[in-house]
Amino acid sequence: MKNLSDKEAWEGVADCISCTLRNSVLFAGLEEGDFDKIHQPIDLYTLPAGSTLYRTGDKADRLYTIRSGVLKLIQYLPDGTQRIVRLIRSTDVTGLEALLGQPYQHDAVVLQPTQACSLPVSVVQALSQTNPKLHHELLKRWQRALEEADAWLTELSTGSAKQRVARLLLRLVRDQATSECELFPREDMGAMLGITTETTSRTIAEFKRQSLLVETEPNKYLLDIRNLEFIADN
Amino acid sequence: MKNLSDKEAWEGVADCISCTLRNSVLFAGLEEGDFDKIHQPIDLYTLPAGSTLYRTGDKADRLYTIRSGVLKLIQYLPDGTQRIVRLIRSTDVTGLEALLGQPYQHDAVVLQPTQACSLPVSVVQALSQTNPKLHHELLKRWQRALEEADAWLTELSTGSAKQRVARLLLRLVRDQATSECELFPREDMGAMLGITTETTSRTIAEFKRQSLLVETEPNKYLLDIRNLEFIADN
DNA sequence: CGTTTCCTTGACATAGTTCAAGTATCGTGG
DNA sequence: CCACGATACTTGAACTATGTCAAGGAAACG
Repeated sequence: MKNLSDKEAWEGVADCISCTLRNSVLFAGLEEGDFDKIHQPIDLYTLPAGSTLYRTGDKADRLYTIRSGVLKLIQYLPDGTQRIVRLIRSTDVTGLEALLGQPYQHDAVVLQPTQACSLPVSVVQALSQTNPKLHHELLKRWQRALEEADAWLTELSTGSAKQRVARLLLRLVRDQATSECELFPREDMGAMLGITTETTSRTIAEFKRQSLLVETEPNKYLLDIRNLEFIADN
Repeated sequence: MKNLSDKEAWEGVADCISCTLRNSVLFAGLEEGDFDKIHQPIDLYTLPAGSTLYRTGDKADRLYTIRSGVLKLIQYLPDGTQRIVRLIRSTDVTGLEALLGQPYQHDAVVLQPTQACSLPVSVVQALSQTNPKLHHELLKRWQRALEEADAWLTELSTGSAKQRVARLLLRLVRDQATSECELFPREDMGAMLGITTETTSRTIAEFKRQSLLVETEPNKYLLDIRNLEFIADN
């Protein structure tokens, strides 16, 4: 009974050895021989926007590496409002808490169509005990998640709405070849920035008017990085 | 050339084996024999409020476990405003990034007089390779920091000023025998909550008037947990 | 083509910021 | 031990950014 709500999304068993992302992914440090030690299949899933990879409190028996797409990690407040605490994108790993036997700490929901590999905890544990590189890679992922969390506090939850939106936009195109990006639903952007849907909408509308955002295709925008940076730091 | 700005705070070499906190601290899982493998001294420091344990960008060659006291981890925005992203308290570990060879990611500044043990990276690395319990403990610490970071986003950077202050106060007495606690400077509380010093002051003043906070000793307050919880969730 | 969902915009209310001044607190040195 | 200066806290008044509520329009979907 997997938690892939919308469709049966199973694509088959992943072939890690010939994975096109192998150099950037969690398993970067593995040797040919290591792959023989994988005794449980690593499944590959394709997930449509809106589907849920896992939920808060679920027993966590797998980690996931993201091949493509974007997920949001959501946490809920007692009153039901939700806050998005992180985005998970290509080459990221999520569900690390599984390694500690803890239940998942977030809802992981797909924002943009996603390909994800599902790694059984036992496999990762076994490999990381014999392979120091993988082990080191895991620590690095943990630290990366932590840096990301800190950055969301300082960059995305501090300052005026304009600053926050600008910083979020800049973040979306960082480490990207082009300054073009697809925007998320306003409600989600609001939940990332700690502002309302309306304020988000107004801010983005204003950015469009000022040509800081130029629509190239439906819902795809080219960013005026220079001027957005000016707003972000101001 | 250590970074302990205010005074020479060195207290001597820690005696881990007879440490009164040994069961709750990072080294909980170590066996007697393991301690023989520690070939560099573990120093014990006593730090007055206001002193700095380490700074952003410093070469990170030690982790620290906190025996008593409170530190703040600070991050700066481009415009110079600072945001406190976490508090470090008794039995917490900070500076984990040292294990990855990264420079420290924050300024760690003492809020309340602190006793800290300084663990050389090489010692922790050596021990964690041979001792799976310590290794597991490290992962748990990383995860704990991450959970803390997420909680700060959802609890302390979301909702009205009143809610945030109430949630911070409740957090300060959680896992404490009494509901009594010492408050931080208003400016710091503001930097934790993403609000101004004035708003913080006003909110706390109001809480006092409503007897949600009752001063027992100078700057020590007893909390009306029940009613603060009501405000926090509302 | 109709229905739903999402986005935008307006008008208004308000919580929070800003600036400024006054008061209390704390540590220091005379 | 008191007086002083520095620092932190409190409070007021005016301003403003953002939230709220409501409605209309656009886009997406079956």
